[in-house]
Amino acid sequence: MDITSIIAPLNDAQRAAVTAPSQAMLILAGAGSGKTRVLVHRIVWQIQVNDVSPQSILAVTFTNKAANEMRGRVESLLENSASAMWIGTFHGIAHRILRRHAEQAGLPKDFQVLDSNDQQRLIKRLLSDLKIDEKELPAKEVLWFINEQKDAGLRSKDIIQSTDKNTRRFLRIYRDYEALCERSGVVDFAELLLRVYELLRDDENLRIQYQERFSQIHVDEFQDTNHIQYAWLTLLSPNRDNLFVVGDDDQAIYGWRGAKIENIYKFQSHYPQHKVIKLEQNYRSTGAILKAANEIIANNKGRMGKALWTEMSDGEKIAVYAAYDEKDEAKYVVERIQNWVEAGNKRNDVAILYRSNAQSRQFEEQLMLTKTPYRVYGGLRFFDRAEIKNALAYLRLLANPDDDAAFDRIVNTPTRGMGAKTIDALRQLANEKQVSLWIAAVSLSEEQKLSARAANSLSNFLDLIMQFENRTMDLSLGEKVQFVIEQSGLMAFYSQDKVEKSADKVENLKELVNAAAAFKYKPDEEENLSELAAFLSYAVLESSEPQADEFEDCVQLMTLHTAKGLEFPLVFLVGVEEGLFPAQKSIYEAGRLEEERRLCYVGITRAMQKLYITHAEKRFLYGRETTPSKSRFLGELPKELLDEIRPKSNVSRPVTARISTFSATTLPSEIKTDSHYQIGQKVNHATFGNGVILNIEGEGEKERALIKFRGDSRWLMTIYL
DNA sequence: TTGTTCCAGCTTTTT
DNA sequence: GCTGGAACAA
Repeated sequence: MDITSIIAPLNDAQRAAVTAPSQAMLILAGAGSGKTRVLVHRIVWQIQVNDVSPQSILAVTFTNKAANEMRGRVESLLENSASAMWIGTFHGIAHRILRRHAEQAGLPKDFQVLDSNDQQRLIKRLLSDLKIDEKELPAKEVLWFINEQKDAGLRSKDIIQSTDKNTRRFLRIYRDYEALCERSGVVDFAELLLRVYELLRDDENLRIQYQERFSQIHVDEFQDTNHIQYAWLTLLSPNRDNLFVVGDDDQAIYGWRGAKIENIYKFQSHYPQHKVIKLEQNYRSTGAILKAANEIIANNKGRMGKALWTEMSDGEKIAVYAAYDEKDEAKYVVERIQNWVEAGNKRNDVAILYRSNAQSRQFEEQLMLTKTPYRVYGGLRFFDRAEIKNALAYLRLLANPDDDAAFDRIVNTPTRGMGAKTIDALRQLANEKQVSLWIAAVSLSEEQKLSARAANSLSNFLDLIMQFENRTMDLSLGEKVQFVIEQSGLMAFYSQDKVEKSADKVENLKELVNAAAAFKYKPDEEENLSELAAFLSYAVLESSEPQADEFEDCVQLMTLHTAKGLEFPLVFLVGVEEGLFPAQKSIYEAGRLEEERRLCYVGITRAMQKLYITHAEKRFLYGRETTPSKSRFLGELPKELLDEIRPKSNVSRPVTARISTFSATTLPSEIKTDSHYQIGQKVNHATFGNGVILNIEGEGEKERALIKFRGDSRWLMTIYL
């Protein structure tokens, strides 16, 4: 057995992890320390050296992208197919298990998966049925509540009745929601996990079957697991000490989504025989970048403790640019990118990272202006587009007419003369009889209680859906999709000129037909699912970001969250200001502030060669002008690592000192200095008290001054002074 | 029933 | 400043 290819590319710590005997293993892997490599090599080690059968391998990740990458890398190291291994996301694996045992899990054979969008629609429907005003109780909040309960493993019946009116209302909706999903034959994302947990908990035979099957369990991004995922893992590996988990407490940035870093500590007490290995050597970044990252994260309390180091030299300092406003910030960044490209580097190697999606606009404008190709991540994904979701809803109804979420979505899309009134009548009947909308529709159209026009529309709709089944029976999946898109009237609807971006939408629908035609269903020996149902699940669960422009060399724009797991030679961390990053809503709670700091750590550690951090002194936010101060995170970076460019006003310096940093040459040209106010002048404001003028712009009635008051500085019209 | 206009609200996101 | 949802008119 030649094991050199598995072992040779590893450092000591990595090798210790990969070759450790089967036991509970916790690998604390710092950013850029080769975490995926360790997982991949561990799996191959188990197979090639310890003769573990590929069927016994389970590897769970959070995203499809990570799962696909892992599978690909295992296959290339193994030089063999990894199809016998279960490598997938938590949700994907749960889905697979439920498909195999749908009946035991109390689900219909062809159950479908609801995405969060559909989930919210159902909740909206419940709220309106219960005559609850959305202004009082937004659907989003209910959605949150329900998911939170499910993530904690709680059904509505498990929650203790409360006297609090609000809690009771939440509970009531939760209960109705469970019933609605039940009769629609659908499960939401959180339900996938909870169902599998309950299935394995309650069915001993099944539990033992899976415990025996998966002799080696690997978990990626362990710090992001939530309560139910952890519980699920412990069911699969009660005490056999075969869990190999990899994570980094410093990169836990999904607390707001229910992830529990505490699972790392829990793991240690739950598996007393566990072994911890820290991967601290970083292969990604220069010394300066790494030192900055270490300094920042050291401000957090209760860390597991890890210090990244590198053999690389310090490299360039971190450039900090104090922009005049958000436009200046974008200009500065794009200029640096142009220089980078002119020096013969690739745009693909550049990332602009921001805290919130709204910040991308300024950069996009500037990039467009300079004709620099770019790509924004995190937009609407293909299967989330309205036209695609509508087409899929018709297909879902074809697969299962009781799917209320699908029914609700397209019963009047394209409009076919059934307005709110008819649909209300349907809902009412469905609620009374506790049946699906479809069944209610059938009986309503038989009863002939509707107006002639509504009755006619309704029966046409019912005929349409029923026809689908007969007329598509012998068609291939691609043909089926094509047929449904045409016959439903969707294609005609989106082809109209008055529809905005009609050409794109038609194109997308055609693309859906292509996707269906190309879809290959490889049934698992124990699943028997119709091809259509399999395609629909795929669309919800596994559709990853379309990589259409993969081949074009373009600048990458994304949020810090999206950037996790990626690396770029040149990184711009932009909008590093109080209120933006850390986000306003996270400032007042220590836990959330620490999560923001971890996010900052993630951002810094994305950079390989050169990192730019920018902040603006003036920024339009929500259509309003603000004068944010620079982020506290900047202050946490050691000065000697920074190269501060155009440091204009600096909050930490005394006011007199900062005024002296202004000179005629650094003042933006639009600033008029010949007003009767002067920079440095002391003023008194009725509301804000005493202050000092830091900056003046505009003239006459439009003259405004940036004034530093006790606390913060703000722009005010001088005529009001 | 359908199309338009107006107004509040606004981190992060995968499955 | 943009978006989605609700209130309006046709």
